[in-house]
Amino acid sequence: MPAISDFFPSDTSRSSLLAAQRLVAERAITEDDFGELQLIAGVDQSFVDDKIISGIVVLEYDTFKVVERIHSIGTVSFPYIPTFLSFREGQTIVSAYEKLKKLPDILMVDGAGINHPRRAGLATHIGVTLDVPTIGITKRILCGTGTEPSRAGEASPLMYKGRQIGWLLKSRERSRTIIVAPGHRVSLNSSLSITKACLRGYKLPEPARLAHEYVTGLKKEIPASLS
DNA sequence: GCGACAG
DNA sequence: ATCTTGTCGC
Repeated sequence: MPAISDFFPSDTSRSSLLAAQRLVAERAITEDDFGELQLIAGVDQSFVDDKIISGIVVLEYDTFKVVERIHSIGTVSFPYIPTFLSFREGQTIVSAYEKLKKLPDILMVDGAGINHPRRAGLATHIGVTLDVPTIGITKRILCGTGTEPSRAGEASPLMYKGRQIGWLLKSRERSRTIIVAPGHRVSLNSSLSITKACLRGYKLPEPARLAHEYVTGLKKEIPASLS
Protein backbone atom coordinates (compact mmCIF):
# COMPACT_ATOMS: atom_id res chain seq x y z
CA MET A 1 0.00 0.00 0.00
CA PRO A 2 1.53 3.29 -1.15
CA ALA A 3 1.66 6.11 1.38
CA ILE A 4 0.69 9.69 0.62
CA SER A 5 4.37 10.59 0.52
CA ASP A 6 4.73 8.28 -2.45
CA PHE A 7 2.21 10.37 -4.39
CA PHE A 8 3.56 13.71 -3.10
CA PRO A 9 7.31 13.16 -2.55
CA SER A 10 9.30 15.67 -0.54
CA ASP A 11 12.09 15.19 -3.02
CA THR A 12 10.91 17.26 -5.97
CA SER A 13 13.59 16.27 -8.41
CA ARG A 14 12.20 15.56 -11.86
CA SER A 15 12.88 11.85 -11.60
CA SER A 16 11.12 11.66 -8.25
CA LEU A 17 8.03 13.45 -9.57
CA LEU A 18 7.93 11.23 -12.64
CA ALA A 19 8.11 8.18 -10.36
CA ALA A 20 5.13 9.49 -8.39
CA GLN A 21 3.17 10.07 -11.60
CA ARG A 22 4.05 6.61 -12.80
CA LEU A 23 2.62 5.23 -9.57
CA VAL A 24 -0.55 7.29 -10.10
CA ALA A 25 -0.96 6.13 -13.68
CA GLU A 26 -0.39 2.49 -12.77
CA ARG A 27 -3.15 2.57 -10.22
CA ALA A 28 -5.66 4.66 -12.18
CA ILE A 29 -8.87 2.82 -12.99
CA THR A 30 -11.06 3.89 -15.91
CA GLU A 31 -13.96 1.59 -15.22
CA ASP A 32 -16.98 2.65 -13.22
CA ASP A 33 -16.51 1.87 -9.55
CA PHE A 34 -18.84 4.02 -7.48
CA GLY A 35 -22.16 3.58 -5.76
CA GLU A 36 -25.47 5.21 -6.45
CA LEU A 37 -24.85 8.88 -7.15
CA GLN A 38 -26.36 10.83 -4.33
CA LEU A 39 -23.68 13.40 -3.58
CA ILE A 40 -21.25 14.98 -6.02
CA ALA A 41 -18.65 17.61 -5.24
CA GLY A 42 -16.71 20.27 -7.11
CA VAL A 43 -13.10 21.09 -6.25
CA ASP A 44 -11.26 24.27 -7.16
CA GLN A 45 -8.38 26.48 -6.09
CA SER A 46 -7.65 30.19 -5.95
CA PHE A 47 -4.53 32.08 -4.89
CA VAL A 48 -3.74 35.06 -2.67
CA ASP A 49 -0.06 36.00 -2.62
CA ASP A 50 1.71 32.80 -1.62
CA LYS A 51 -1.40 31.19 -0.21
CA ILE A 52 -3.43 28.58 -2.03
CA ILE A 53 -7.06 28.10 -1.15
CA SER A 54 -8.65 24.78 -1.96
CA GLY A 55 -12.42 24.58 -1.70
CA ILE A 56 -14.90 21.73 -2.00
CA VAL A 57 -18.63 22.18 -2.52
CA VAL A 58 -20.79 19.11 -1.99
CA LEU A 59 -24.23 18.98 -3.57
CA GLU A 60 -27.05 16.55 -4.05
CA TYR A 61 -26.78 14.97 -7.48
CA ASP A 62 -30.51 15.17 -8.17
CA THR A 63 -31.50 18.53 -6.73
CA PHE A 64 -28.18 20.42 -6.86
CA LYS A 65 -28.82 21.55 -3.34
CA VAL A 66 -25.55 22.40 -1.58
CA VAL A 67 -25.07 20.32 1.56
CA GLU A 68 -21.54 21.30 2.55
CA ARG A 69 -18.74 23.72 1.76
CA ILE A 70 -15.26 23.40 3.24
CA HIS A 71 -11.85 24.79 2.40
CA SER A 72 -8.23 24.50 3.36
CA ILE A 73 -5.43 27.05 3.03
CA GLY A 74 -1.86 26.15 2.26
CA THR A 75 1.35 27.85 1.23
CA VAL A 76 2.49 27.62 -2.36
CA SER A 77 5.60 25.50 -2.41
CA PHE A 78 5.89 24.51 -6.03
CA PRO A 79 5.67 26.52 -9.28
CA TYR A 80 3.17 25.97 -12.03
CA ILE A 81 4.76 23.66 -14.53
CA PRO A 82 2.56 22.16 -17.25
CA THR A 83 2.05 18.41 -16.60
CA PHE A 84 3.13 18.82 -12.96
CA LEU A 85 0.16 20.77 -11.62
CA SER A 86 -0.59 18.12 -8.99
CA PHE A 87 2.52 18.97 -7.06
CA ARG A 88 1.37 22.58 -6.75
CA GLU A 89 -2.27 22.05 -5.81
CA GLY A 90 -2.60 18.45 -4.71
CA GLN A 91 -1.78 18.48 -1.01
CA THR A 92 -4.11 21.35 -0.25
CA ILE A 93 -6.96 19.49 -1.92
CA VAL A 94 -6.20 16.43 0.19
CA SER A 95 -6.27 18.59 3.33
CA ALA A 96 -9.63 20.04 2.36
CA TYR A 97 -11.03 16.62 1.55
CA GLU A 98 -10.10 15.34 5.00
CA LYS A 99 -12.32 17.99 6.55
CA LEU A 100 -15.45 16.81 4.80
CA LYS A 101 -18.26 15.44 6.93
CA LYS A 102 -20.34 14.37 3.97
CA LEU A 103 -18.30 12.21 1.64
CA PRO A 104 -19.37 12.69 -2.00
CA ASP A 105 -19.75 9.73 -4.34
CA ILE A 106 -17.75 11.54 -6.99
CA LEU A 107 -15.33 14.45 -7.04
CA MET A 108 -15.30 16.83 -10.02
CA VAL A 109 -11.84 18.40 -10.13
CA ASP A 110 -10.71 21.44 -12.08
CA GLY A 111 -7.84 19.86 -13.91
CA ALA A 112 -6.98 17.07 -16.28
CA GLY A 113 -7.57 13.41 -15.55
CA ILE A 114 -6.11 10.67 -17.72
CA ASN A 115 -5.91 13.26 -20.52
CA HIS A 116 -2.33 13.94 -19.52
CA PRO A 117 0.92 12.93 -21.26
CA ARG A 118 1.55 10.33 -18.55
CA ARG A 119 -2.07 9.74 -17.60
CA ALA A 120 -1.52 11.48 -14.28
CA GLY A 121 -3.50 14.72 -14.34
CA LEU A 122 -4.65 16.41 -11.13
CA ALA A 123 -8.03 14.67 -11.04
CA THR A 124 -6.42 11.28 -11.47
CA HIS A 125 -3.69 12.10 -8.96
CA ILE A 126 -6.25 13.10 -6.33
CA GLY A 127 -8.50 10.18 -7.12
CA VAL A 128 -5.76 7.59 -6.78
CA THR A 129 -4.26 9.18 -3.68
CA LEU A 130 -7.59 9.30 -1.85
CA ASP A 131 -8.95 6.27 -3.70
CA VAL A 132 -12.14 8.08 -4.61
CA PRO A 133 -13.98 8.39 -7.97
CA THR A 134 -13.01 11.58 -9.84
CA ILE A 135 -13.74 13.37 -13.10
CA GLY A 136 -11.45 16.02 -14.56
CA ILE A 137 -12.76 19.22 -16.12
CA THR A 138 -10.56 21.75 -17.93
CA LYS A 139 -11.14 24.74 -20.18
CA ARG A 140 -8.15 24.10 -22.38
CA ILE A 141 -6.48 21.04 -23.85
CA LEU A 142 -3.29 19.87 -22.16
CA CYS A 143 -2.62 17.15 -24.70
CA GLY A 144 -4.50 15.36 -27.44
CA THR A 145 -6.57 16.43 -30.43
CA GLY A 146 -10.17 16.32 -31.50
CA THR A 147 -12.90 17.94 -33.56
CA GLU A 148 -14.63 20.92 -32.01
CA PRO A 149 -18.31 20.17 -31.34
CA SER A 150 -20.53 22.84 -32.88
CA ARG A 151 -23.88 22.42 -31.18
CA ALA A 152 -24.64 22.78 -27.49
CA GLY A 153 -24.81 19.41 -25.77
CA GLU A 154 -22.61 17.85 -28.41
CA ALA A 155 -19.36 16.04 -27.59
CA SER A 156 -16.51 14.58 -29.61
CA PRO A 157 -13.62 12.29 -28.62
CA LEU A 158 -10.31 13.71 -27.48
CA MET A 159 -7.60 11.47 -28.89
CA TYR A 160 -3.96 11.01 -27.94
CA LYS A 161 -1.53 8.52 -29.40
CA GLY A 162 -4.27 6.52 -31.04
CA ARG A 163 -6.57 6.18 -28.09
CA GLN A 164 -9.39 8.18 -26.56
CA ILE A 165 -8.51 10.02 -23.37
CA GLY A 166 -11.54 12.23 -22.90
CA TRP A 167 -14.11 14.45 -24.60
CA LEU A 168 -14.51 17.91 -26.03
CA LEU A 169 -17.91 19.10 -24.83
CA LYS A 170 -19.90 22.07 -26.08
CA SER A 171 -21.64 22.68 -22.77
CA ARG A 172 -23.39 25.83 -23.92
CA GLU A 173 -23.97 27.97 -26.99
CA ARG A 174 -21.38 30.71 -27.44
CA SER A 175 -19.11 29.22 -24.80
CA ARG A 176 -15.74 27.79 -25.54
CA THR A 177 -15.57 24.00 -25.54
CA ILE A 178 -14.65 22.38 -22.24
CA ILE A 179 -12.70 19.17 -21.82
CA VAL A 180 -14.03 16.23 -19.80
CA ALA A 181 -12.09 13.14 -18.83
CA PRO A 182 -12.07 10.27 -16.34
CA GLY A 183 -9.93 10.88 -13.30
CA HIS A 184 -10.19 7.63 -11.37
CA ARG A 185 -12.80 4.88 -11.01
CA VAL A 186 -14.98 6.47 -13.70
CA SER A 187 -15.29 5.36 -17.35
CA LEU A 188 -15.05 7.56 -20.41
CA ASN A 189 -18.78 7.26 -21.03
CA SER A 190 -19.75 7.99 -17.45
CA SER A 191 -17.43 10.97 -17.21
CA LEU A 192 -19.39 12.50 -20.06
CA SER A 193 -22.91 11.50 -19.03
CA ILE A 194 -22.41 12.63 -15.44
CA THR A 195 -20.93 15.94 -16.55
CA LYS A 196 -23.80 16.55 -18.95
CA ALA A 197 -26.28 15.72 -16.21
CA CYS A 198 -24.69 18.48 -14.13
CA LEU A 199 -25.05 21.21 -16.75
CA ARG A 200 -27.39 23.99 -15.74
CA GLY A 201 -27.16 26.53 -18.52
CA TYR A 202 -23.63 27.59 -17.72
CA LYS A 203 -20.32 26.81 -19.34
CA LEU A 204 -19.18 24.71 -16.39
CA PRO A 205 -21.08 21.84 -14.78
CA GLU A 206 -22.66 22.93 -11.50
CA PRO A 207 -20.20 21.31 -9.04
CA ALA A 208 -17.23 22.92 -10.79
CA ARG A 209 -18.98 26.25 -11.20
CA LEU A 210 -19.99 26.43 -7.54
CA ALA A 211 -16.53 25.41 -6.36
CA HIS A 212 -14.97 28.15 -8.46
CA GLU A 213 -17.43 30.69 -7.14
CA TYR A 214 -16.70 29.53 -3.59
CA VAL A 215 -12.90 29.81 -3.65
CA THR A 216 -13.02 33.08 -5.55
CA GLY A 217 -15.26 34.54 -2.88
CA LEU A 218 -12.96 33.29 -0.12
CA LYS A 219 -10.06 35.34 -1.45
CA LYS A 220 -11.24 38.55 0.14
CA GLU A 221 -11.61 36.90 3.52
CA ILE A 222 -8.15 35.41 3.68
CA PRO A 223 -6.04 38.58 4.04
CA ALA A 224 -7.98 39.46 7.18
CA SER A 225 -7.39 36.11 8.79
CA LEU A 226 -3.66 36.64 8.40
CA SER A 227 -3.28 40.10 9.94
C1' DG B 1 16.15 21.55 -32.50
C1' DC B 2 11.28 23.92 -32.40
C1' DG B 3 6.88 24.51 -30.37
C1' DA B 4 2.96 23.26 -27.03
C1' DC B 5 1.64 23.40 -22.59
C1' DA B 6 -4.35 22.09 -17.19
C1' DG B 7 -4.20 25.94 -13.25
C1' DA C 1 -4.16 31.04 -11.62
C1' DT C 2 -3.71 36.48 -11.47
C1' DC C 3 -3.48 41.59 -12.93
C1' DT C 4 -8.08 44.66 -14.73
C1' DT C 5 -12.85 48.79 -17.40
C1' DG C 6 -15.44 49.01 -20.33
C1' DT C 7 -17.97 46.97 -23.60
C1' DC C 8 -20.24 43.95 -27.18
C1' DG C 9 -23.92 40.53 -27.59
C1' DC C 10 -27.56 37.38 -26.17
